[in-house]
Amino acid sequence: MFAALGDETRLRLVGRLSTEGPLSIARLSEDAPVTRQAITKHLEALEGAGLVRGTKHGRERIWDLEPRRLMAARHALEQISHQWDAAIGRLRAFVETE
Amino acid sequence: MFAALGDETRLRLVGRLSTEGPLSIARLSEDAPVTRQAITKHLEALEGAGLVRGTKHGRERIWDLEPRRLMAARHALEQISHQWDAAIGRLRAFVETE
DNA sequence: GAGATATGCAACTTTTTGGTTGCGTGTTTG
DNA sequence: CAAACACGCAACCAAAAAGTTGCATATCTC
Repeated sequence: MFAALGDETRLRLVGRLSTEGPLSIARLSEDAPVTRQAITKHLEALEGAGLVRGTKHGRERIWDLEPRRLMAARHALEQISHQWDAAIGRLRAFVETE
Repeated sequence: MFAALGDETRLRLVGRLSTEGPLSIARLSEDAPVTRQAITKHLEALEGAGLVRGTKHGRERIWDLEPRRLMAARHALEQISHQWDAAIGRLRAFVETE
């Protein structure tokens, strides 16, 4: 999942989908600095990570976020946050003893 | 940051540092499937993302998590979670109307 | 039905990335 | 002091990733 979101183009795509809702490839490609094909590939990468889903609708393919996986991802992020909290606590204690 | 954590080796490194505390390159390389040099590169990549910091201590270089950035990262993750929450709400509503 | 749209498929090029190897240097330690 | 240890630097390699181009196909729309 981190790898999927690690590319700036892909992160932007997820961002747009989360704020603007379902969008077609053409729409998502419009103001992108890369080709439509590149966008398609990125969307498929995101789909591979389960973060996004595309459904054919007439002649266009509409992409949207995948709620289930997104929830799971959220959960994972929270877990990591907790793990980090512990580490941050340790670091703070360490700094104070210096 | 996502890119930094997007590599499995790097994610493992962060995981070890968060649970085992400060470690030298040699330690971190011991049970890794790759060379010490590869580990060094990954640590420097993580350092570039600000997630980790290495300080020389005698003949060895000890690496540890960077609390400030880690907090910032936590914050960013929470922001994204919130953004996703809104999207998930929208998606749920959409499903219900079908 | 013809032209415009929206997309898919496939081959190919170019960067980037992850990884290695060889060697040199500063520190410990016996 | 000599050997062992921990590491840095630099060149190099291979595979994966990002991106493009050209063309084909399915759908709309007038």
